[in-house]
Parts: sequence; C-alpha cells; structure tokens
Amino acid sequence: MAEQITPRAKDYSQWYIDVVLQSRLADYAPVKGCMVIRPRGYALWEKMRERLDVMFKETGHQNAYFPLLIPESFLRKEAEHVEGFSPELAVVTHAGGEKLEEPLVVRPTSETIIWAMYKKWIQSWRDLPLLINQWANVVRWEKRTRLFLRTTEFLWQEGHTAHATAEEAQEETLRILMVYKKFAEEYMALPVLAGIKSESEKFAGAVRTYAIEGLMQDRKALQAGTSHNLGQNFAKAFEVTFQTKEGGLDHVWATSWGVSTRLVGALIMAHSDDRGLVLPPALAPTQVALVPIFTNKNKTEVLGYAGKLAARLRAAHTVELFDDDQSSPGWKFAEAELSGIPVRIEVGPRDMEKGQVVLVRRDTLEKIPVPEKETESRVKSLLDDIQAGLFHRALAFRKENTRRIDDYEEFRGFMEGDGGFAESGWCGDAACEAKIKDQTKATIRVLPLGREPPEDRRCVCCGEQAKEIAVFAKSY
RNA sequence: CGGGCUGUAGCGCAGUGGUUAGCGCGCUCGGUUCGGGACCGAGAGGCCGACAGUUCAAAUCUGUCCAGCCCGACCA
Repeated sequence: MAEQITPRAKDYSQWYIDVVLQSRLADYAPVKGCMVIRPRGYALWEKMRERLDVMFKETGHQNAYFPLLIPESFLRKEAEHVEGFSPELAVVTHAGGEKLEEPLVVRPTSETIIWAMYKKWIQSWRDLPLLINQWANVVRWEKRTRLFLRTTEFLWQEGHTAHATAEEAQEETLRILMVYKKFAEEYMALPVLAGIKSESEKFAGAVRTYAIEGLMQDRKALQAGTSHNLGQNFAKAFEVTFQTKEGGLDHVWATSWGVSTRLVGALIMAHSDDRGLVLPPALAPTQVALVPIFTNKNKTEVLGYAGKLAARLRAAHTVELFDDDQSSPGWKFAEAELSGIPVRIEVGPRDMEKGQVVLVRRDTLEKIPVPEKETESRVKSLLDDIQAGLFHRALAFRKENTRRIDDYEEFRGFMEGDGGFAESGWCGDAACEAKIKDQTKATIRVLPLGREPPEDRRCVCCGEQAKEIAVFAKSY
C-alpha cells in the first residue's frame, strides 16, 4: 500500500501538501522556504510556459534576460516600490572574498534594472512601444511559505513595456489581463474574475493593478496573475524620456505584468481530488495512460497489442505505456490517477476477444468500453469533453459559492461559515475595507471590470452610497 | 517575529533510566501472481537533530542551541 492522501474534507491544507509530494510534482529543499520542482512539476510548468510564450509573441512581445543581481540603490529610486519590497529582500553584501562597495539585492522583480536599461534604449517615439518579457526566477523572503503558492524563490515571467501615451499603456495593461484570463479559462480550465485591485492591494509603484482571481475548492480566492499600469512612476524615477512626434519631450508610460509557478498550485487546488491530481488535457504532460492487463501466459500478445495501440495514439497525443510486469494493474490505475493523467485505457485479454478497449476518464472515473477501431477518435473527443467538463464544473462551483451580500451581519456569517465570493457594495473608503479585513479576514479580491454600481447599492460595511461593487473573499 | 507541537532506518511511527533499539510501508534477491494499490521466503539499511550536563548506566532525565510543522502577525 502506498501512502494515503489526506481527504480534502478532513484537512484541506494537508491534502494539498500530500498531493504535491505524492504525485512528485515537488519536494521540500534543504533551504528553508524553498522547494525543488521535480520533473513532473516542471513538465507542467513547461506546458504552461510554452502556451503563454506563444500568446505573448502573438501580441508583439519579445523575450530578453536581465541580471539576477540589482544594485541596492536602484530599488530606492521609486519610493513606494522600495517600501513595498524592502521587508522581503535578500541582499548580497560580500563577494569574491570582499565586502562589496554597494550591496546587491537578489531581484524580487525587475522593474528597476529594466528601467535603468530602458533609459539607454529609448530616445524617440520611434523606439516605442518597447515590449519585452523575461522568464526568470525571483526571490522574496517570505515568513510563511507553501509549496508552489508562496516560496522564497519562484519562477515566473515578467513583462515590461514602455509606451508613448497613457492610453496605450492602459490598453496594454488590459490586453495582457485578457491574455491571462483566456489562458486560465481555456487551458487551465479555471474560471477567473478579472478586475482592478483596491488601493491597499495595489503593486508597490503602480498606478493601477489588475488581477485575475480564481476560487479554489476550499472557497478561498487565489490571485493567479497581475497586470499593472505603472503610469510614469518608473519613467520619472529613472528619467526615461522620449521626443514626441510633435518635437516635445515626455516621460514614457509603462506597464508590467506577471504569472508564476503559483499557477501550478492554482491548477492543483481547482480540480484535483482525494485520489490525486486532476489535470486538464490541454496542459497535462501525459494525456493518456495505457495499462495493459496481462499474465505470464498472455504477456507477449497483450503487450504487442498495447504497443501497437500506443504507437497509433502517439500520432496525436502524449501516451505513457505502463508495460512493466512488476506492479499489478491496480497499482498502475492508482498511479495514473495520482498523476492526473486525463484518460486511462485498459486493454486485457477480455478486451482483445471483444475487439474493444476500455477508456476511463480521470475527472469522473467513468469507464467507457469502445470498439478498438474507434480508439483514436473516441480518445480525442473524450479529452475535449474532459477539458470542457473541468471548466464547467469549476464554473458551477464558483456560481454556487458566489453570493450577493449587502447586509454586514450576513457578510460576517458568510465569511465565518463556508465562505466564497461575496459581491458587495463598497463606499470606496479604505477604512471600511480595513475594518472588514480586521473583523472577517476577507479582503477585496477585485472590483470586477465592466460592472457599474447600481444607484441603490449601499456599502456593506458603513451603509453609505456604494461607489463600487467589490468581490470579497478570504484568500491565499 | 510571538504561541503551540515535533525531531529515532528512505517515509510513517513505537520505544519514559538497565543486554545486541523495534514495527509498518518502501528498497534488494528468488519464486508464485496479475481486470482496482498482490503474496510467500530470504536480505540490506540507525553517531536515536546538535552540544553540554546528571548518573555505575541516557533514545529515555536537565539545560542550551538548531531544524521542521501548525496557529497568529506579515505578505503585489
């Protein structure tokens, strides 16, 4: 018997840790707060990265790479930025056996060093827009870490763009937000709310921060991607100016945006179950687990049959053939389920006799016998069904756990109980936001885009006229 | 950074002063099995978190330290 996964209903946090460790996505590193992303976890990140990279290129961005180490003085140039990040900086003070003239910080994000370079590269409106992305690691010294969701070092992409006008920068900020939303929904099968962050949740140095927020199975929200309109804050701090068409001199307008390996955590918490991972076919490193069922007597025939089937399927899908003769079929079934492989195919002597194979879908565990000749087409449509099914199940879950609440007592009860997304009126005052956080632990996740507050809504906290509809939840 | 808990085999644990420190899973070898985590037999594997004390005798008692986990505070 393998180790058991703690059921979600018993202890959701422990379930998450069990799934990550047992499915071998990651392991704790010998450095506090750090994790090792194991081959399976990394394969999943690679699938995400591959797809996102295409989406960034399609929207005109190019990849580049900037240094890991940043002179400490660079961070100080933008007041809010340094204030926001200084508690979580790792600083290099010694190198080459000597104390450094100026300490170097390990990047918590790269705005400062990138804008120091943009100053060199941008002179004219003809140099704009400048659309650069980098895939990199960053370090933020966190007090409390969780595998994939918050670790001291993590992998991400950070886009940094420069524009001639405020309007263009705003368009870019929203364009990327929509790229993230599309990626989350179409590839991760995770429905997300896209919206703007309140002042208190804003990125240090941004004018406006937008985010996508997903609802996990424990009804806590997870921020899955952010896109910032930086206005002219960094251009001013780093003196990045350009000559306009009209001959004037202006500071450029900036954006930055990122998603991280936290997406792997989001994926796990959105879909997986007590048997292990459940992965959407669009991102699953392995789409089909082919399990031949044989004894010593018929081993050759069954493995031959399964081998041919695997070869056929590999024309269109990634297939893992579980052909070793040391572990039992039951073991292989459990292993395929733990790994989240979307479709399992069982082929044994009984199937060979009947000219069929048995398809098993990971999300519902339903077993579907199909004629052997139709395997390819049935697998393909089943993968599509699973992808759509996961999204719709997650969407239905979000709907069930989203409530319109305008009464504060009801709000408190909601957050003390199961929780979820509360759509409530908000007067816009940070004091109400802080009071709610203090009393209920719930924060404003986003002010959803495209929803004007109706005249009759009141602030859930103080009862004044609502300026916004805010989505509140407890979050990761 | 505060409060609590835990450090004994790869993992999970038992062992509260007295020979050679055990159990389950995993691992190695051999054999029988194989349609939902198979079984039998034989093996390998431990400076009992570190340091210092108490004692004839310490995994066990005392102190200090270190590490990890949980709960808070903190966190784009």
